[in-house]
Amino acid sequence: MPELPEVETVRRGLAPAMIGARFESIDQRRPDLRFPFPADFAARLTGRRIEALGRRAKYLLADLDDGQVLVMHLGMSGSFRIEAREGATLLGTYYYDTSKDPAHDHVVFDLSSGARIVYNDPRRFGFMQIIARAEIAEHALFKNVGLEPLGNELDGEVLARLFAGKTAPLKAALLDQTLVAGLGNIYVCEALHRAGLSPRRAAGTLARKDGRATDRAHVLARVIREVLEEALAAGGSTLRDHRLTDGTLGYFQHTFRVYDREGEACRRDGCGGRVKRIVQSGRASFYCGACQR
DNA sequence: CTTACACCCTGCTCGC
DNA sequence: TGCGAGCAGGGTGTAA
Repeated sequence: MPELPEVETVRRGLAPAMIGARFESIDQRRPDLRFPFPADFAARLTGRRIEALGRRAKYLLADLDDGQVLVMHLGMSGSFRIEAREGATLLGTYYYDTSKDPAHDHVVFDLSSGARIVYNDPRRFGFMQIIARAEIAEHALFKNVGLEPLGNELDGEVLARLFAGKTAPLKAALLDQTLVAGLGNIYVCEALHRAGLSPRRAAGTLARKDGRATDRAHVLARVIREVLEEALAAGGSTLRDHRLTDGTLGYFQHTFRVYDREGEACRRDGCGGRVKRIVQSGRASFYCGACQR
């Protein structure tokens, strides 16, 4: 499910209910998701105050008042919903999504804010860890994570430097979280279409022989930011059962130009091509063979 | 070092 | 209507 815009949307949805609140009780309903929960997971969180809720790549990071960080990843099908605890009143409107199968409610956080935050994940590709703040940067989960595409670092020159010499296709290079972090299958397809670049083009062709960026690299860097920012403004993309924490739906999926549009008309003005679907490193790539080179 | 692929798990859609 | 095949937004480990 969630790529950077969806995870960031979830972060913004959870923040008002979590920041400043304490974990009063945790109901951990299984020993593992993708990985086992840390030992004494519930006990280590109970009583802790959440000081901040951040995001790095596709990870959510809740800073706790004892120097630890609760790290949460949604995998493919993870979602959070917010309910009011019994007898509690929450500011704002919260939504109970009855379409969620409670069999897949794996973790329930009851917070002093009056919020009950429920983690639901049918495929269980998500996971949670607790890591000391001081060890985050060197932790195996984070030490190889690449740059944030919405940060100040990403531009054509940086992209060209990252991709220089690579024979892997652009599609694979952009999905590689150790280079640029947070892109997934949807937004890679969409960014490549906007840039007019084929997902099959070798990543190294975005650098000139002297290592400087080509015009293509500048364009790609610009449209990566553009597509992520537009998706964020739309509350992310809602496919299948993904919802925002308040139960409403993101609507960016209505503006996909190529993703999941095999056989349909290219949406570039005056192009007239059709969207093709190919498989690259086991993942579907959607692109227009006419205007993406 | 690179790139490619299987795999983790459940649910949904499609074709027969 | 039932049933198997294939596919899904992610990431890791292994092999070549």
